[in-house]
Amino acid sequence: MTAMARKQIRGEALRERVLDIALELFSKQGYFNTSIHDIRRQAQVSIGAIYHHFESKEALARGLYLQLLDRIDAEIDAILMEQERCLARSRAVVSLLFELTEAEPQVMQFVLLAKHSEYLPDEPPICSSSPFVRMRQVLEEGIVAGEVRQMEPWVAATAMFGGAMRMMNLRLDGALQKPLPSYLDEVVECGWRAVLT
Amino acid sequence: MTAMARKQIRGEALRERVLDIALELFSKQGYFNTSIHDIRRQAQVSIGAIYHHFESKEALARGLYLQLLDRIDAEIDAILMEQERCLARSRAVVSLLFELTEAEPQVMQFVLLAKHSEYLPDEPPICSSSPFVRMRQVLEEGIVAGEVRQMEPWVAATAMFGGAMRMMNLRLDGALQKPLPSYLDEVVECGWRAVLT
DNA sequence: GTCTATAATCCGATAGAC
DNA sequence: GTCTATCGGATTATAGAC
Repeated sequence: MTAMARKQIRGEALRERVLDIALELFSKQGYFNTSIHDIRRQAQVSIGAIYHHFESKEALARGLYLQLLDRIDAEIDAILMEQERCLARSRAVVSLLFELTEAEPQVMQFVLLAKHSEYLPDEPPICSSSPFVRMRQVLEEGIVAGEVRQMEPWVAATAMFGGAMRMMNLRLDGALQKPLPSYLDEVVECGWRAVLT
Repeated sequence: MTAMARKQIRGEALRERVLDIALELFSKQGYFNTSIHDIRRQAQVSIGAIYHHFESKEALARGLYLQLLDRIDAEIDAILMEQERCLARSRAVVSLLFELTEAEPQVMQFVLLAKHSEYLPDEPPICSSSPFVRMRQVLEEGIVAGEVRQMEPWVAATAMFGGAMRMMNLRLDGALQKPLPSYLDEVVECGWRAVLT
């Protein structure tokens, strides 16, 4: 019990602590400006412990990236189960992204805005990841259902969600003073007008 | 004349050659994956020559960034002189961005899509740079003129240009098969519907 | 499983000749 | 102005004790 008494962290808890700190530093400083020693110092663990749980710095970043992407994907999945119509789905997705950006800016910074291809060379581009594919499908199904006018699906998807993503970008860069959800109605209305029949 | 006979490059020509190669490598591999030695090798110049023209690797990247930003700004300036109305201006800007992305993908990759804050920590975020400010002003003036409906200017600008910028992103990531200009009409129509009175 | 110490490598920048 | 050679430092990853 002395180990626990000294508040040392071990096993799975240590692994998750390292992931937490890595997310914080990667999103704040970027992958290349963050050394393994930075993570070691902030997480108060040893280099050896980190390399016991992760094969390499790149594998650590990849694990973090895929885990967070999965989480977002699960939340989008839940929305698609709940909502049937294109407008309601789109609104719920934008709302989710806006809320997440406010609640966990680091997650959005790291997952959606970072240039993963520079440090995860073998990962497919994020636009082909499941959350983005689902978002495009929302629009494609809207076209089939006649809720969205006949148009190139890529254009429909970027028209619906592109403005929202730029707003997230501006918020994370400090350009927007007010929290994103306060813009939700206007942003969704713009996106919907853009694709409406 | 022996130096020229050996096709050695000197002076201003060398400086520009270094900038060219730096753009190519930075945009293809990223800033941190590109070493000064990579640039030296590809440009066939010496380390000493590079450090004679540029104070540091960071200063080299900053010079490149500001130069390309200025160039885009000048082109947007020309559009604003030519066109008076909001729709025509917006269309011309999107057209310019699309053409530029096809003609010089590296420029757009490096200027618009890279995370400059990671290696140019003292530069202001790109959303506060002149081209982006002008693009927002186009929409603000459209609101004043009654061409665009009354709305939050940030939302209007992201609604008009956000979809186009996502399309550029998709094209640079290899997701879109057809060149961007073939989507111009649809993209501009979407943006305009989004903000139309 | 976790630790410390260190190996092996690479990078940005400088020195000094020409 | 341009070159070559090299320094000092930081980084990732490993070795081996506990």
